Amino acid sequence: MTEPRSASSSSAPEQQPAATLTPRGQRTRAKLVKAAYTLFEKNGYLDTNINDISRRARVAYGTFYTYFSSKEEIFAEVVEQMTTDFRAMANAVPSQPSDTPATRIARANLGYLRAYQAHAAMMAVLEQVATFNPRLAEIRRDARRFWVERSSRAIARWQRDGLVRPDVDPYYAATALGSMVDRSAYVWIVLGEPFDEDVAADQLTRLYCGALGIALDEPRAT
Amino acid sequence: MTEPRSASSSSAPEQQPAATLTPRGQRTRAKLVKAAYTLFEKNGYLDTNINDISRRARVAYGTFYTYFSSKEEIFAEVVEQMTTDFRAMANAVPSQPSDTPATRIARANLGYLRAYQAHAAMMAVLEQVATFNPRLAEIRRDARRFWVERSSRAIARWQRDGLVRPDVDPYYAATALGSMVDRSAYVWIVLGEPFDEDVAADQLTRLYCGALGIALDEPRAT
Amino acid sequence: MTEPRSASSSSAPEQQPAATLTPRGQRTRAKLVKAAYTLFEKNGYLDTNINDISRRARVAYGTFYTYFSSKEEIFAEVVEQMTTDFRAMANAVPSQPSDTPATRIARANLGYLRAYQAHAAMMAVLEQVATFNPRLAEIRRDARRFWVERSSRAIARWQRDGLVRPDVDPYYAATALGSMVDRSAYVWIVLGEPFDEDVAADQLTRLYCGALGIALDEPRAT
Amino acid sequence: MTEPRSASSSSAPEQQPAATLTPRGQRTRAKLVKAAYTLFEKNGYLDTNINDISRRARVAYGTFYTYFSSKEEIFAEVVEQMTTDFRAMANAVPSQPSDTPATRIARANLGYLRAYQAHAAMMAVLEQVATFNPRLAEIRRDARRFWVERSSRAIARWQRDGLVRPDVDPYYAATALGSMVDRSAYVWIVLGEPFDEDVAADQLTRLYCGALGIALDEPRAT
DNA sequence: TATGAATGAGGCTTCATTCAT
DNA sequence: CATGAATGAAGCCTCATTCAT
Repeated sequence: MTEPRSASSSSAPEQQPAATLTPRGQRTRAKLVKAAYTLFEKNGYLDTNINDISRRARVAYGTFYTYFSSKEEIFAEVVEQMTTDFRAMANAVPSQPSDTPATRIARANLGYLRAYQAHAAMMAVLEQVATFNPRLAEIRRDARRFWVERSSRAIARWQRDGLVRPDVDPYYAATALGSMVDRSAYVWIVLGEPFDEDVAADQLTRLYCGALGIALDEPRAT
Repeated sequence: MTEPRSASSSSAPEQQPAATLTPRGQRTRAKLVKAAYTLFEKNGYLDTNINDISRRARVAYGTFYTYFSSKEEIFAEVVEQMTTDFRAMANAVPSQPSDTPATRIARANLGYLRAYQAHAAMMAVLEQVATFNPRLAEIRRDARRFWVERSSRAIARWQRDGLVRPDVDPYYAATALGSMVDRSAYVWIVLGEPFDEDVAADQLTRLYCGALGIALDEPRAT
Repeated sequence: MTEPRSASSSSAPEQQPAATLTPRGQRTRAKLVKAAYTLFEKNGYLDTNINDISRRARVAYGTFYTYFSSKEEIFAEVVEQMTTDFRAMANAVPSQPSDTPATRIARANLGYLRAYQAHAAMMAVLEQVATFNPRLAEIRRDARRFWVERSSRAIARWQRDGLVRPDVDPYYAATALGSMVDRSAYVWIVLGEPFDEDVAADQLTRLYCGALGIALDEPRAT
Repeated sequence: MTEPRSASSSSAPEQQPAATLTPRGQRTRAKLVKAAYTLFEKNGYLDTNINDISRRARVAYGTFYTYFSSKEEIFAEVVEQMTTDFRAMANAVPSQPSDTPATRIARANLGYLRAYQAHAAMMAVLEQVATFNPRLAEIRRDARRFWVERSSRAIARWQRDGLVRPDVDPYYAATALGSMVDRSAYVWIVLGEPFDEDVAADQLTRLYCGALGIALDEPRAT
């Protein structure tokens, strides 16, 4: 029976916390996530439907709902994976204590650009979804804050050390420069404006350092 | 996504080009655009439907299609109005030949921020639509290019005049710094991150100038 | 597009108040109501779906939603018609000032039984729906109260006139005797327990009168 | 209505007749029945699903089908328990050979009202289910007949003894008066119309006796 | 026995667009 | 020009029941 949805009680299909799943269940769940990832990347959020996802995962329609209660939910999971991946990739090269700010900035920018290229399709979709889904907008907001706060702290530290000019405010600078790097990546990679990765990374770094009054690294002289 | 039957219908009555309309027709058309503007701002593109628009414009459902062939079309028109408005507002204060680059940049940034605040809701909607509608993505792309090209030319000019350091590339710089300003505005105004307009404009200008190696204006001394 | 249902605004399809409809609209609406009536009677509420209704009315699926916002809504309308009809039929024979209480009771009981027979199928469906739909339960409750209040007033009046024994409480008596008649009708007509209309009406009247201490009419002696 | 694949499946494992079960099996079965009872009471038949039941019984989903072949089946069991309980409670006070009819009727009515109050929720659900499930409608019908036949016999006996007026037909009277008591209880208790148990029982008894022409018991005078 | 994953038919509702007056 | 009725594809989610371990 479909009708009366009034009472409802605790009917939620008990979305499996992924831990209590049998191996078979884990496999199915993973298949769904993978299928969803691919489809979201290819068609975006709106043009991907549960039907597509289950079919690509080769499970029955209803099986989807054994693991996720909605498209939003599986999307959140997919994005979480992507975000984790993204960060790992962006931070792939660890910094040394001896690194100058310019070196760190250069590395961070290049890392961000590369991570963006590897996750471009999904980043575009996240951007899409964030415009009409509050919950998923939060995910993006939190990701943004993560970067802003990190930069903000670094800038403040460098400023105390006299490496950044005193007239910039760390919070505003971190927001603005983070926006610069992030949005440039979007423009180049997602929107497809022409660019060369190395040049772009180099230019971003020059602008970033110039903006903060940070000295560029001497080109490793002869 | 639904909105299916669009792709080139059989016999579109070739919507009125707005010029060949009787005065009465023009009024009706204008009512529709106004209603659409309000609703798109309030509810976004996806949650605004033709029904709402005609109702708010107090015309019959079918009348909508006398003037526009699709939701996309009226949205394009609304965005065009908004864009025109936006530019006028952003460029409200004309520059003097004697203005320094820093003055021009400061004025441009403040103008942009103010225009953004005045058009925040629609900018957010445009951002939303551009993520899934190629045609409307073009509109946004063109708008972006408009600003980038203008900045690009200015930077190149300043660079030739020795006012901008030689190691930045005008195109990359214009893209990146344009992204910085535009995205910061989005983050602060649309996403609602805390900011103060004057501080933000000032900081953006310092970063912008610093990035290009442009000297800030001396605070009008004595 | 289907997705984002968040904002919603005033999207309701503006359920036509039936007055503002064009003749064509009125015809379509009426066809839907008629189809719904037939199907509800035949299959009950749960087993009737919008698809069936539109098909039987020979209109497109979506047309249903031009006139009604849900199955519940059209059911409410159908029930309202039925209720009006039911009352008219039950009260078909008007009472004369000279009628004795027993005459009135007899007439009311017979009227009720006959109306019940004519509307049996729908009464059964209303009974069904009232068990799980609060809004429609209200309709039934109000109908019940209508009868109870009417009887209650009559009993009180007769009691003041010394025609009803003093130890019964009009409200309890009206509720209980109303339940007796209504439920007996249900048992006989809907559940199909064997009965003869005239005998049943006669017996109900004897019990009703006896319960209240009302003298039966003398069989019109020779 | 959904619940489709029911109609005689291919190889039902012929559910355990409850007697041939191991003690462990009996415990599991009992847990399921108890859980089902609670949930049916709280949410009604339609809004209770197998998932809820198994979860509340703390057994696996599939385990449900080890003991019951369908939701209908477990409901039937639950109702049976309820009915047994109901009768026991309604007949709690045994009658003495010396009791007058009025005493018996009064006791029966009070017993019925009390039993109804104790089982109100489930009675309401049974009422619901009986409207769309023929098999469960039978259960209710049988229960009704049980009371009707008993009353019918009593009335006939009293009539033979000259204690009930001759013009009432025992079958019609039993049906009608049974309906009166049963439906009044439903109206007061399930639908929540205002009533006082003692007054209600007293009034029902007066009406019942009056209807049959049975003398009320003298208030135990001096 | 017990478990819990898998199935898939069903039903509701939305809404851009077309069409007859 | 205006009107508003008609269309029907699309998509989401539920849940009783079956099946493989």
